[in-house]
Amino acid sequence: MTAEERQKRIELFLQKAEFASLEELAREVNASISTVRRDLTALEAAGTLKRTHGGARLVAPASDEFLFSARDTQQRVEKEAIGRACAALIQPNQSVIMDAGTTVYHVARHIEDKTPHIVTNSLPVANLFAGSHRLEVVVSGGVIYPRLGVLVGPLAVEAFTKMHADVAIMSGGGLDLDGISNSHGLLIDIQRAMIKAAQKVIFCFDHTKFGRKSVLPLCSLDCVDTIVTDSAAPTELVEQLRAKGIEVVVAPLNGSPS
Amino acid sequence: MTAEERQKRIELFLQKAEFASLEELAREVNASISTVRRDLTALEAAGTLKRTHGGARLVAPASDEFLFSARDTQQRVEKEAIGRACAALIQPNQSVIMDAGTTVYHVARHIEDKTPHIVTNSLPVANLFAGSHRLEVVVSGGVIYPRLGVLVGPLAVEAFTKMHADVAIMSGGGLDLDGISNSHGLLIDIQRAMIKAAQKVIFCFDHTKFGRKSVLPLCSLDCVDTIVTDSAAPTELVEQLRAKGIEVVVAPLNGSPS
DNA sequence: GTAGATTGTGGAAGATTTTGCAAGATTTTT
DNA sequence: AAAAATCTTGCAAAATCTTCCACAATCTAC
Repeated sequence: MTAEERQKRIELFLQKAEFASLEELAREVNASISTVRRDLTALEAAGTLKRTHGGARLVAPASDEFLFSARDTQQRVEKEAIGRACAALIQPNQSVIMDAGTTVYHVARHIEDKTPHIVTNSLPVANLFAGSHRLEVVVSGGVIYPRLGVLVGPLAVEAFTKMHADVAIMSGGGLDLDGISNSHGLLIDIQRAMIKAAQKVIFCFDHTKFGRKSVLPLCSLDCVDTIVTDSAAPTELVEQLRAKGIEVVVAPLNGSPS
Repeated sequence: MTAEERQKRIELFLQKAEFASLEELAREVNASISTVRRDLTALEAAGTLKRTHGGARLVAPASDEFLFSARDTQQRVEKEAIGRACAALIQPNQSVIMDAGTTVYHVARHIEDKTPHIVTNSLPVANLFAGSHRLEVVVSGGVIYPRLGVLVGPLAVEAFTKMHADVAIMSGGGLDLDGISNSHGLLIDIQRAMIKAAQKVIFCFDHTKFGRKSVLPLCSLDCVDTIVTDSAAPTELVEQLRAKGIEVVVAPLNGSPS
């Protein structure tokens, strides 16, 4: 085995494992610890990975597995179901605004076949489509809000203010009869601009958001056309929402896994 | 079997295998190790493949700077060195515009310690900083250009037109005495806006870009304040650039890893 | 057709690179 | 602060590369 081949295999292995000890790597590529050590030094100089005491870890995590999306296990099954159900609401060739947030991210994963026009201020969503030729994805400008990967600030607000879309797919921190609320002041301005820019507004909420009030009010229920949630949502509140003329879609949990 | 036929088979075999040892290849084409060695030397000169100790590997598809992949192998060590040297040119608290392109991406990886303000239209660069609390990263808006992860179009141009920054870190497809050229019309508008927006313009070029002309002219050398390259750059051209008053930084290959 | 020149092939000797190991230095843990 | 683990450095063995040479095949000229 050539040195380069070995280093390629180390890279590959690390991409799956995120972190690996010297011993593991040595076993994986069938070479001595010393050789692996040298390979790691070379790869670090090349910038592929970062050495640590006892092993090495990848420097750039696979970009489509963004911070929250990968580690977020909270209600993942539910959010996945919501994602599928919400994506099914989109008509072909509609232009879609996509909010930031984990639930909306799951919608994005199912939407690729449906529509060619997407506008978003979420880096994870943008990354998801970065490799695709089939869609046109517009990213609003803005300042990166750390950890969430959302673009915020005047540039983002302005981008959505000047825009029009058929549908906006949104998420929020809480939902009750008074309306929808969210926790980040920076996000609220942008979300309001999104809602104004879109003809139809769809909100995605997993059942834990029902009956909750987050820090800041975002909008009243009049702004909302459709709400997508999972089957654990309280029926009472669902009925009350329907009585207000809002279409509520309850996603079944047994969709085929992607 | 003729020499040509043999080399064709070596190519074919490598296309399937990615890597191959001398011994494997000798067996595959039914010739001695010596002969395969000679064939590999010839094929390397022709640019088809790259020799390594103990074998050979396929050379990556030609479109180097414009097919973005964080793990690209082309001149990775050189680019990493350039990245370190270029990052060293940034003063604390300067605002920096960062272009798209693999070379600039390597700069980004070393710039974090400087705590500057960063503006970019490159999704990979944005991702790199998305988890960091220490810097403020502004992303220009725009349409995602697939595979590259660059934001292009009027939204991007506009964002940079309205902006000002201390430094712009740029890259391009080719560099000679006539100026700098690049291969993508969509990028050029944005790059020009970047150059206009910045007080100081730094271009990063690995040595393969020297003396080359890409499809479209981007700007003359008057626009450029500093060029950062690796130690394999042709000295003659480097001297000519210096004679024109451009600061040329040659990055040493053995910088201390971060 | 044959002698001589040219090119391609296989192999061997010496130079270079890579590999694996061990001793001493450094870092992390207890 | 001692102990364990890990890292760096230097070195010898192995593998690989380069260079050179002899031989075979092909080509050229007469």
